[in-house]
Parts: sequence; C-alpha cells; structure tokens
Amino acid sequence: MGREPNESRGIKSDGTLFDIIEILRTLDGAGVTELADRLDIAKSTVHGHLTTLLGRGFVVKRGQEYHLGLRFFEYGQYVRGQLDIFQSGLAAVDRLERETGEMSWLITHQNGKAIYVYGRGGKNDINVNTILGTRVHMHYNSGGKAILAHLPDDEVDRIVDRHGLPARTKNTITDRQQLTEELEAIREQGYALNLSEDLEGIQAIGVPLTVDGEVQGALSVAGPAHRMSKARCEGEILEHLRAATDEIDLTIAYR
Amino acid sequence: MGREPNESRGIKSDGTLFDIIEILRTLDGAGVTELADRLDIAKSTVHGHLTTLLGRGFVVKRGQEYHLGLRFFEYGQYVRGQLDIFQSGLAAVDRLERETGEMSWLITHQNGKAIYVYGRGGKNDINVNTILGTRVHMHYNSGGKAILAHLPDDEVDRIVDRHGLPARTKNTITDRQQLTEELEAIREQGYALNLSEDLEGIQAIGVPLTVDGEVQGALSVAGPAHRMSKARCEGEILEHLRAATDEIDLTIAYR
DNA sequence: AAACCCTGTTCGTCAAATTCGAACGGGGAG
DNA sequence: CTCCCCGTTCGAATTTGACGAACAGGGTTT
Repeated sequence: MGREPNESRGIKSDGTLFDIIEILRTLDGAGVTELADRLDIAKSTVHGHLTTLLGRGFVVKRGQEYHLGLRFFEYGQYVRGQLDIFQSGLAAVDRLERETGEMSWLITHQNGKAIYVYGRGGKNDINVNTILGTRVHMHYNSGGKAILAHLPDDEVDRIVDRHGLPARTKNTITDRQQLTEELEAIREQGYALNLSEDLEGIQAIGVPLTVDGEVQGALSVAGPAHRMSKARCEGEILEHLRAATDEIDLTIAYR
Repeated sequence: MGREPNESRGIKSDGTLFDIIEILRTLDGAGVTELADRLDIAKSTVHGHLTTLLGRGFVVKRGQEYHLGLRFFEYGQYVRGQLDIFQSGLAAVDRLERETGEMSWLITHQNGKAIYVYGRGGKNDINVNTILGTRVHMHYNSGGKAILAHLPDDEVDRIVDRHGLPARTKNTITDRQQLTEELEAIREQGYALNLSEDLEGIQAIGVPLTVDGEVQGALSVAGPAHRMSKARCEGEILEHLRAATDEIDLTIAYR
C-alpha cells in the first residue's frame, strides 16, 4: 500500500482515535456527527472508535453527547505517582508554601515542555487545580529555565526548534543567543529567576531537581513582584529552596 | 469480513492499543518484546502503536523501555475539573477536614464504581495521592452506598450484576436482599454509614450530592473506629456534612 | 577479540478489518 | 402529524494494520 517516504510508521487509526479524544476535550464533549464533520470522516467510523473508548471507560455518554471519562484521571494519577521526584517533591512544596507563604510548585518536563505536577496556592490561595497538568514553554518559567540550563545543549536546540521562543511579556527571552547566556548564568548560580517574563507583575525563583545526574524537574516559588523582590528571592527563598533540594536528594538517594 | 454475531462493533486495533496502555501501567513500563509476548502479537505491531502513542505524548521512552506519559495527567486533570461537583466539592472537603480533623473525601461514580476525586488526610495525614483516582466497589464505601441509594433500581441491578458484591471484611454487605434494605434505610436517613465494611477498624459516613435530581457523587468523612463512633458520625459529623451539601447545592444552583 | 544473543527497528507482502455510505429508528421541534 | 437531525446498524470494498523475516546496535559470554 502507499506509504509516503519519510512518514514514520505509526498507526493511522490510532491517530484518528486520539484526534477524537482531543476534540472531545477542546469542545468539552461532542456528538458523533460533530466529530465526524470536524475530522471529515464517516459517522460510522467515529461511532466505532467511540464504542471502544466507551467500553474502556475513557469516554462516557451523557444523553447523546460523548465526554472524556475518569479513566484519564485514574491513569493520570498513576503517571504522576510514578515520577521519581513526586513523593519527595510533594512534601517539599508543602513545606515551601508554609515557610514562604507564596505559591510553590513542583514541575517536570516532557516533550520539551514544562508541566505543573504539584502545587500550593500560598496565602493568596490561587486555585492550583486549574493549573495542574498544564504544559507551558520552559523559557518563560523559572523552573523551566532551571531545567533547560541542565539539559544537554543539543536537546535545548531541539526544544527551541520545536516550540520556539514566543513572547509572553516584554521581558520574555525571545532571542536564542540571549537564552544561551541566561542558561549559562543559571548553571553558575544554581537557580533561575523569572522577573515578569510570563505574567506581568509575577516574579519567581526556581531550582533544578537532578536524579543520578539528570534533571528530572524543578521546584519554584512564585508571587506578586512587590513581595517577591529579587533580593528576597535570592536570599530567604533561595535558602528554603536549597534546604528542600538537599532533603529531596537525600530521600531519593535512599529510595 | 468475519464479525461475530453479538460482538459490539468496536475497533479491534483500538482494543490492542488500550491493552498496551494497560500493560504499561501494570508493569510500570515495558519493552516492545515483552509487550508483544504478553499480547501474543507481532513485535512490529506493538512498535507501530507505540510510535503513535509516542507522537501524541501518551507514552515516553526511557532507554529501551516505554512508559506512560504525562499527557494522561494532563487529560486527567481536565476531566476532573469538568465534573459539576468538583469546584464546590473541593472547598467542602477542605472545610470538612478542618472542622473534623478526619480524612475527608469527594467521590463520584462512573461505570458502576466509585472513584476518589479529591481528598484530605485529616490529622493522621494519610497519603491521599496514592488513593486519588482509584476505583472501588460502591457497596463497601459510605459515599458509594449513598450514591447507590439514589440511583434508579435497574441501574443498581446492572451494577451488582456486573461487579458483584465481594467481601472486604466480615461486615461487608454481600447479600443482594440485605443491600436493598440498607439502601432503603439510607434513602430515608439521608446518609450512609460504613462500619468496618471496607477496612477493619475504619468507619465513615457519607452523604450524596445531587445535581438537578441526579446523584453526581458523595462527600464522606472517615477515620479510625475509636474516634469515628456511630454517635459522632450521626451527630457532629453529619451536621458538618449537611452544611457542606447545602452550600454545594447553592453554589451549583447559581453556576 | 570475536561470536553470540538480546534488544528495538525497518520493510514488503497479504489478508484482515477499518472505513465508507446508505439505510434504519427514535426523539424533539415546527 | 410531519419533518429533520440525531445516533446507530449493516454490508461491501479497498485501505491498511498485522505479520514475520531481516537489519542494526549494545551487552555479555566465550
């Protein structure tokens, strides 16, 4: 059969399966006809995939609409729990929030993006749950920059090629050369700052978490600029972060 | 092509895709050969599915092993957030834990089983995260029983037929007739107790959460029997639970 | 150092199964 | 009552997923 030269040999029907899942997410549920129209395939095809998804619990049917099912949540919790840094990172975030009163985060990376794995709202009690699980670019996130700084150069190249360096504020690093210099500085300092590079008025500091010499993630503390001054970040907060990473290193070494 | 008479018309290749995912979970990651052996299919077939999964971020490769990826976490968080009762239930659980000092849970149901959606550890600070997302039978869970009691009779029948009434302790309800009577009592009382029916020495009380006349989930408070006496459950704790459901009803009515 | 065995990966072939489109049935709106 | 649009079912056709052999790359054993 016709297979294009450089087309990696995935399975097409799996592709449409995931297309369906993706649409169900962006639309917060949909019917057979709508899915078929959007994907430009037959209704019966969509129906077939949905039947399998239904049987596996990855999709539920409410009336005539199909919605993503809680099996995703089940698997999601499992995957998070599998991360080497999760258990100890969780405890660290809890303590960081108590000690600093600011938003504290555990993030990791996968496929060139940072993912919020666990967090605490700080005294402002930001709704953490809407942020958990979301993926963001690494170059405008303190934890993300800390991770990037400890990744091999060629991997950083591939990530930038793939995802670019889009601007979020006027402070976002959008230049390849500037990023390289920043990462160099981060490596020397051992921490990364985010001075309104993602959201205007939000500043943060992040440190990398390495396991067996590989960056697995980062811890970060974030808050409004008036409280999270550069001085406080590099002083008190960094102190707490160092203590946290030390304990994590210890916990993981004796896992 | 040969299609068995009563075989629902799902898509077979999607089935093996989910088989692969399931094995990757139970084994905490696996290689191509191992997957192919377990499923008794060709290595190249497995490889094809894995390639698609990899491309979509649902699987990651560490060395020669494939593991489930954080895309599951991403989707899982989304699905949880979509639940009508999540936002208000979260706040309720937080408050219940503060007020009672005991483990507090928000659960929902899907496919005939109860699923832990959100929880707090109480003063004993149980590790909630290993429990979140897990599915349990409804008949030995206080929240589960509260849900069952407010489901149509025929749906209860289907659930029992499908999942049975397995025993967890000597107190577990394992008899169909006895369950019917218990559910009747729960409907009248407006709450369900769990007196060591799941884990020996653990008692709990749960109340249903209904939205537009349909049970969407339940709130429950659980703890060691010596603290969670029947009297305390039906007194102080029930009081707090009622306050919580009232507020949730209000929040959802004005959503 | 060389032979071996394990892995994951690639590729061409073939039959199986996905996809299609048309037809069915049911519920709500006009 | 009629129409329309929904999800569902079904049979046919050809796309394409599954196979198995062959390749390549690390480790380990000989």
